Amino acid sequence: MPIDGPRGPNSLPVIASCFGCVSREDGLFCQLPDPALSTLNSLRQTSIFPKGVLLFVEGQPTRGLHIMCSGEAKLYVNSAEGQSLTLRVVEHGEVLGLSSLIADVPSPASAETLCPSQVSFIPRLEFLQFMRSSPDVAMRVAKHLSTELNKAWQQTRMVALAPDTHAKLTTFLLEWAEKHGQSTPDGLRITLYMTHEEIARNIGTSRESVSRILSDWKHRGVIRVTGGTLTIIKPLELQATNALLIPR
Amino acid sequence: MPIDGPRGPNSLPVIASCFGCVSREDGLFCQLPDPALSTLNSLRQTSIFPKGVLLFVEGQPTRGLHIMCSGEAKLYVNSAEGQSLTLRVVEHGEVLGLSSLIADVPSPASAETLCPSQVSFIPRLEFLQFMRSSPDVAMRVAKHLSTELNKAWQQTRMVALAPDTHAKLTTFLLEWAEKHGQSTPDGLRITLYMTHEEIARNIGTSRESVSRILSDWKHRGVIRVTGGTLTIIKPLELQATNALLIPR
DNA sequence: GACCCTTTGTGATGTGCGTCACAAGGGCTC
DNA sequence: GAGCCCTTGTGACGCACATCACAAAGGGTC
Repeated sequence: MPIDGPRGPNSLPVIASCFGCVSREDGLFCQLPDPALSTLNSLRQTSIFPKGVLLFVEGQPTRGLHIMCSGEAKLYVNSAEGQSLTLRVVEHGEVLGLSSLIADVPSPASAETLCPSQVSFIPRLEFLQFMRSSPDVAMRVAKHLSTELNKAWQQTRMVALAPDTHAKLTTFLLEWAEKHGQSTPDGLRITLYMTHEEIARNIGTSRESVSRILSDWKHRGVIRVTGGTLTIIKPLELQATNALLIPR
Repeated sequence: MPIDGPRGPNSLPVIASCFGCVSREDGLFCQLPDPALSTLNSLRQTSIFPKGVLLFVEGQPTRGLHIMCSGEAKLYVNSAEGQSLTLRVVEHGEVLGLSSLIADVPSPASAETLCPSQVSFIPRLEFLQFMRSSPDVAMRVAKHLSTELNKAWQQTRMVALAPDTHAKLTTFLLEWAEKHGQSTPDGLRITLYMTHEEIARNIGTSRESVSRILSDWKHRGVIRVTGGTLTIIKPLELQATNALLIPR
């Protein structure tokens, strides 16, 4: 009973401009005024990468900004012992490397495509100039960085304050459900193209613990797993645990 | 043998403009052009708070921006179980609440003065307007948020990837030394106005573990503690452990 | 269907550290 | 100095979880 499957399409994604995406209101460059948008388009170079490509590596100088036009990538850090922690999954319409570009520091994390992805790149100086040219863009960047910072703190809180692995996994699932889930008569259904291993890396625990907790939940009828779909049959039961962790 | 003492001066700090502080090159508003600086000065209301005052509380709407003119404050989150984690200590010249102000979300954390402090406050809308008025300010804000985000990721990495509490404490001490330490013939001397309890909250562990590890290091001659001063006699020994955690 | 590789399930084991408990050391006020 | 409170030092205990180890189940390819 795998809870995951192949991640997204294995064929290359359709090439499309990613700046027209009004659907993602949190996208950094969505709904920018037209002149700015065309400047942006003239600056970027777009490529298509297969799954598993390293966009940049921890500790290397930041060369520029990456924009995920389609597909997704994970941002992660490694410890010297080979353990790795996924900071976040960056989805289409979002950007990578913004903060280290602006702060002018080496990249604090690595990024790797999780499926075939179309990625635009804008060199550092060009982007800084573009940003300086319009207060609108700068505002937008500031806003984006702010939400990123809030997410980062949320994650720190989650990793550090969770009383145990149960709580971490619960938080993770509910957060994922908030982004990708849909309510059905059976419960909250989410599509989790992720192995237990990957989940474990997201919450800073071991693969075995994730497996054990999930199968425990399955046996207790809290969740059901079919193919790549995980259904939370008793969301309230999970939320009760979670309320302990994140008061809202 | 306490490693802490009263934190800073217990008398109220000297009132001074905190925007002239060229010494803190990372200060958000340092070295702003004069017109912007005077606008800023006209917007802010400055107050003096004793130790232990809550500047704002987790989950509450963000009313505006706080600027630490003097003194310091800690930014922290609580779990429902009463545990708390210090996200960071905000020092004079730095600001509080910037990211939630810009993202327009409730404050993700609480802030509390750690000693008598002079704090300026700028209401939300006024600050946003000020920010929009000058690309220079917006750039500066973006830069500030970027370094904050990098710090947040560093902390997540530290909390999640450290193999054990030893490594966390080591990282904590070395980071602190980088900010506040000075080399002496005896070793790296740092002034730590912090109880073991507070240190524990910074690294997400228990007070007893901090006590145990520190006294172990004392017995092994790695550190020496006198009054509020902690001297790292063998910094290399600690750094060796630390290299495992943060490759640089 | 046979083979292989990846992912999942689960037992056994060891241990780091959180928790409880209490003693001892400052530093404060009166 | 007496009394108090806050902080530190340390022992004992138990448990959650990492680690190791291996079996079972998919899913892919030929």
